[in-house]
Amino acid sequence: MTNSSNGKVIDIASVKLACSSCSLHQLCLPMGIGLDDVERLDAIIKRRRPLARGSYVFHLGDTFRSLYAIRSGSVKTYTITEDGSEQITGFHLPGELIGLDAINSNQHPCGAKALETTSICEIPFERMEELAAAVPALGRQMLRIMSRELNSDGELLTLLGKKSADERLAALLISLSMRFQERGFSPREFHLSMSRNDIGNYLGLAIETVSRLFSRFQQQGLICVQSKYIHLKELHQLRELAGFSGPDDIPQARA
Amino acid sequence: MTNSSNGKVIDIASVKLACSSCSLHQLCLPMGIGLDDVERLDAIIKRRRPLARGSYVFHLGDTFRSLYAIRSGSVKTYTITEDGSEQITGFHLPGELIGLDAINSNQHPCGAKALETTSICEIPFERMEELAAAVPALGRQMLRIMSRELNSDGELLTLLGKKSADERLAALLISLSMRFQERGFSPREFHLSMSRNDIGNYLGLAIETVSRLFSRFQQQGLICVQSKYIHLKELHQLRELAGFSGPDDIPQARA
DNA sequence: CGGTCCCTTGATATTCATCAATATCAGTGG
DNA sequence: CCACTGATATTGATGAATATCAAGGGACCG
Repeated sequence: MTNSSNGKVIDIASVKLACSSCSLHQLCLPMGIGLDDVERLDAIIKRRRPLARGSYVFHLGDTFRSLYAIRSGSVKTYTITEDGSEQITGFHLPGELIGLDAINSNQHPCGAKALETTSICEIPFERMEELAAAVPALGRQMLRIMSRELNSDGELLTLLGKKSADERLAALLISLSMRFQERGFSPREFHLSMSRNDIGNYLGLAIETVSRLFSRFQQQGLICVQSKYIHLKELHQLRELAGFSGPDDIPQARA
Repeated sequence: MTNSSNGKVIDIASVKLACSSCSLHQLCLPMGIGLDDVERLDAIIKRRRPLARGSYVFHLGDTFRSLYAIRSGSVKTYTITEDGSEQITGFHLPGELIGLDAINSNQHPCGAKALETTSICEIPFERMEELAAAVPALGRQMLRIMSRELNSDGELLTLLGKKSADERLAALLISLSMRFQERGFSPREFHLSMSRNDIGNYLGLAIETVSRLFSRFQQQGLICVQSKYIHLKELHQLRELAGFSGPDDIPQARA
């Protein structure tokens, strides 16, 4: 609400925030919905202040009220196992919708934490359901998004069930790469917002193993890492290692 | 369509087959939907002859047309990795809906194969979507079912990412146990319709490891196995091993 | 400048996969 | 009814991949 004293500035800001002008609308909820309906969707969405790194979008066990779309930044979702340790279930980039797994139980079965400064759109679920009843395309898009999520879960299962440590890391890098590309960023060079610890946790590997793999990949000339920044020098080889034989392989990937 | 010459017999048969009288309707699509609406749902569902063990509900890559609900028997879903090996993504029992992951891409990203003689209901998706537009509760139930599926995927990820071999097998046994119980069968004694190979594949373990674990569990007095039949003698200990500390732990489990 | 956190690297231990041999079972045909 | 075949399961011996333990190095922050 800075600049709230000047109507014009607000307008510009709200245009920038509207779904219809959001660069992510092709990936997000508005996809495939008519313009007027996007406006109706827009009307129920609440924007939030940017979240600082380390703060929570929602906590594990919170009552379910809203879905959240990521506008910028990144988020990890995780559960806590009985023994108290964390299991990361996903890294989420702009345009992705989180909280879908809470619909069933009315309570978030996982928590969501910002990996860096992150801004999100909150979508109150009840109001969205009402709207979906009136706008069938919205309901359809919801189903499609959830279906896509099931797809990527399936891939992740294969990853954890069948693949070796280096294949897993390569798969994560390629998944991030493809997703950055979809969002208009370089697929070869990006910033790893998650810690090595998070990566290991997510991939089912010890942190030391992850570290060693980064070193080895670098030695082999596949990548170039400098703490959080990474450059994928041999995208093709990594892709092969990861088991993504070609771009036509699998429509969606998630990490 | 046997007995099609006699109206009365058909009536009895159709009553037995109708959603409204199906013992699974609490678990399946009709849950939470008014009686008249269940009838409308019923009207679009096609029943199929029982499938023989080893035959397919749908193949990997098939064009997506319908969802399938399992009436009796059991089904495994699987994907094929680039190197040609199979990865089982789930074992499915009566009342469960399969094919949801095909909504996004209009093509089945996994195959589904009957583990034993199995009968299913086919639900043409387009007609169901039309109906859902008229019956909001149906759309809501769809979302809930998909959300539940996301939940169980999350648990499975933890299983594969964090747990040791014996914890994994225990978790599978407990998951099956709980699901049999929900369906009115004994939670302590049941038939494993899947092969050891399938179990290992699903749990990310070698078949030999699975075999050894069955032996060890038996030696420890936790279970009693005779080829496909299993008796869980120490449900509580298994539960603990699996990491299901209590019945209030996690609302839904899947294997 | 010192402290803390995160990461890296090396040495050792453990778990589980792999290889190989044998056993069991279901079905088939003699 | 029994021997034969192929598929599936068990068990043992070995090895490889990765976790764990331990120590040191760098980067960021006050």
